[in-house]
Amino acid sequence: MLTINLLREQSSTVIDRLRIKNFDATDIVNHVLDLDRRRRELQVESDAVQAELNNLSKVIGSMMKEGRKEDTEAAKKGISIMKEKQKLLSENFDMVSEELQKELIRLPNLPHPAVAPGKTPEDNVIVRSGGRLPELQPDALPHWDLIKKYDIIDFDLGIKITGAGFPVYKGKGARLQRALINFFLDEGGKAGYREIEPPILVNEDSGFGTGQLPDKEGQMYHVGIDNLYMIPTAEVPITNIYRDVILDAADLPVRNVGYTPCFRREAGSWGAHVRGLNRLHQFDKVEIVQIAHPDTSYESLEEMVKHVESLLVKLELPYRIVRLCGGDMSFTSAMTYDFEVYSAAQQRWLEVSSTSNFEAFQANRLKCRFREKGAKQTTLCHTLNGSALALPRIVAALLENNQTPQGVKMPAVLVPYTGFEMIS
RNA sequence: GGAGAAAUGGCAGAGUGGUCGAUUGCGGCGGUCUUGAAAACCGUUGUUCGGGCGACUGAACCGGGGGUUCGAAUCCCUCUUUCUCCGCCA
Repeated sequence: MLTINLLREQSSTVIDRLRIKNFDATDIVNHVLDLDRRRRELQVESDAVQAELNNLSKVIGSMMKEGRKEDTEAAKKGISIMKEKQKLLSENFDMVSEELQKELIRLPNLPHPAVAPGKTPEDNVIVRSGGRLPELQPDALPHWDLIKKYDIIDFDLGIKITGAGFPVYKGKGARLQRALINFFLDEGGKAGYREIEPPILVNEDSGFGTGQLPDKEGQMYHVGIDNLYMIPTAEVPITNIYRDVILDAADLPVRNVGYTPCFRREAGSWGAHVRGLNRLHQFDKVEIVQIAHPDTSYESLEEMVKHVESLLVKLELPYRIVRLCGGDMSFTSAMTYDFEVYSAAQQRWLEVSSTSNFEAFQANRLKCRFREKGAKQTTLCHTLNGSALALPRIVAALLENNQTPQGVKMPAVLVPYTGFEMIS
């Protein structure tokens, strides 16, 4: 959520910048400013009455000590009208505060000035690409046929056990999953990230902190009996480690990496292009999260982009990095790089990572702050995260791009992890 | 799941209705002393929202929410969490 200060001081900038995201903020901003004024008026009034009440209570206290019973009773009577007034004021204050909060969280994060305007993925900017596009045999198979041929991932079994979108990985398929997870975690560790194994169910506060709640409720599986949500990404529990935390500036940036399964209901998003591993309800992902100083958060973003890119290079996959245009960016992001790998048999680019700087947007919800050495004041941190990486589409690309008449060849870097060179 | 105990500032730990935002110790920060350091001594040390150009000043916060009262860290209700004992269990 944007800070109220930003709106007070630069409301026109906010409106202008949100146009890049194709969001007309005029009405909300005006409403927020109006509510903010009313809220402050009410606070001044309510605080004054409360101060008087506090004072009178003290007076009554000392009168009782002196044994002036009649004066005490008289004072008590006078106080009740004031209490009514105070009750009304503070109720109004609470109402206005709540409405202000509700309006404030409707505003998306401002895109960074470097973000291009645009409406669709067509308008995204390709930053760079790498790797070589493979030349496949004419009879090359898409991954959904390959997994059947080698019997390594079983969708029907998943349907039997759970439902569509919950595949069962078998034999070398399961082994490949474990290999990728370990490889990604190890690489994260080498890059200075602390490994985290977080809970995969989170409470409402956590869902709010990273921005899934209240709006994207329908995208998460909800365990109603305990009011917990299954995480759609490790970003949620790992970033929430820093909810209500004040860090030392010297400790920034904080780097964490974690593997979790991820659960997404994907309500209404089924259709073309979601065959096989392209879209699932449950999938595995390794996520990197940084909490950064505002002055250096874009250096952190660059560092994360380089890290994700290095993974794709090591896996020998053809990839491209795109910077999302305003219209394609998420509600919470200030700048996002998507990573796509080329899936040769499908002849499509598949998104395998989304790496973003949220600046202070999440931190404001999380109340994640830092303090400069010796300073009294606290400042909101910047939060960032990125997939490093999401497994299913990596697996799809590995299978399709590396297929040979003898089987699917594993990239060299994975062999120590898989224990085999070929799926055949 | 059953029975009991508890939750206080960075940590430890007082405080059972009235100048308590909270004694004290440790830690942190600043200073005196010292060639330097340690020790000792002195001072300082939470968060949030407001008002004021400023000096300064108001309100809220003792796990969360509600209640009683002129007044609540302190009493009542409720939720959550932790600990001990019993049961169950990977």
